[in-house]
Amino acid sequence: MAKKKKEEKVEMKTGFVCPECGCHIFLEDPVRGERVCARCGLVLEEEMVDLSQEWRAFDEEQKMRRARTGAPLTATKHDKGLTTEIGKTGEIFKVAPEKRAQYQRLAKWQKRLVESKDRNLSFALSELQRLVSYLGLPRQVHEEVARRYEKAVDKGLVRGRSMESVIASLVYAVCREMGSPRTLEEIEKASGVDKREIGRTYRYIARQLGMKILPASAEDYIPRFTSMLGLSDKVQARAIQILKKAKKCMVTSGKGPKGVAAAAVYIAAVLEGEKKTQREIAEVVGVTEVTIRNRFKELVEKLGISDEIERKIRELEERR
DNA sequence: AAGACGAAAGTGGTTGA
DNA sequence: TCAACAACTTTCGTCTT
Repeated sequence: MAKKKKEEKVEMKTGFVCPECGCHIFLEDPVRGERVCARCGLVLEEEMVDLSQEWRAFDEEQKMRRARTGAPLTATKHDKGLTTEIGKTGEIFKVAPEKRAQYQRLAKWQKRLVESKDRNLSFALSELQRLVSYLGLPRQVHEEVARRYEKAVDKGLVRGRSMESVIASLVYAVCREMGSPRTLEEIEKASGVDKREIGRTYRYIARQLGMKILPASAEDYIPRFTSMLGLSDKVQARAIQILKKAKKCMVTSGKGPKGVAAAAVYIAAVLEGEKKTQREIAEVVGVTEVTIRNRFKELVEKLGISDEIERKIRELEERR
């Protein structure tokens, strides 16, 4: 019984001072909606609104089910997840008869305004949805692409270009900015848009939207390439370490980042005793073996690790 | 036979006049 | 608009294991 009392009346220290007795400790009674001085019983506030939930939940699932607030606003739905419509059937009879004509005009106009832009947008966003799930992209990327696509539409940049290519190039751009770039080939495969088209659109859109167009860095490709090849974290760390050194020696400038990344992975795999063939790496990275060889040679030369490499290769052959 | 190597010719894109 | 150019690809022959 005493326990129940305590649950009902919560002792609160507030900034208030009781005008009757000078005490500053109050009891809150959520059932009656009162705030009461703990010493003299003066009622300080009546008819307080209880802002807490009136329901209880015992686990996460219940909490989700009982919460009545909706999904957060999102740019990935063409109307940000909210749909407002004038003139749903039935509504019209709540309007005074003399205003009905005006009401219907309003409904018609809203429909036209919203639909012309949004029809385009909702098509584009479902294409984006497809790409995102195909490529397994994080939510952040999804949101950001959606935001920028809307910007592009507002600026009239989509006119004369297919929205698939615009979406694809925005995905390309945002992935790169977020530090986990996809190759043009991957996006080509996922979207069905020619990679040259994606590249061209990318450059155009980037310039028009004032996005900075810094070249993709080889390091950012490493984690994905190593995991696609089933290589360990050690190889990944080693490859990144190699690239950091390489950057200082200016070996990488002007070269395609994919080729440099591929060579670094190759070297790292050899040094960590998890050697892959050049062909295997070329396959997943999307460059030829020749390019890997060229970058490989340059890296080994400039970093002065040819001895180390040769020793390791001989070691690996002996083990067989 | 498989993998690494490299020479030679071809391709697509950038740059500068 | 055109030619020069660098990076990259394709193709192919050679060498090693």
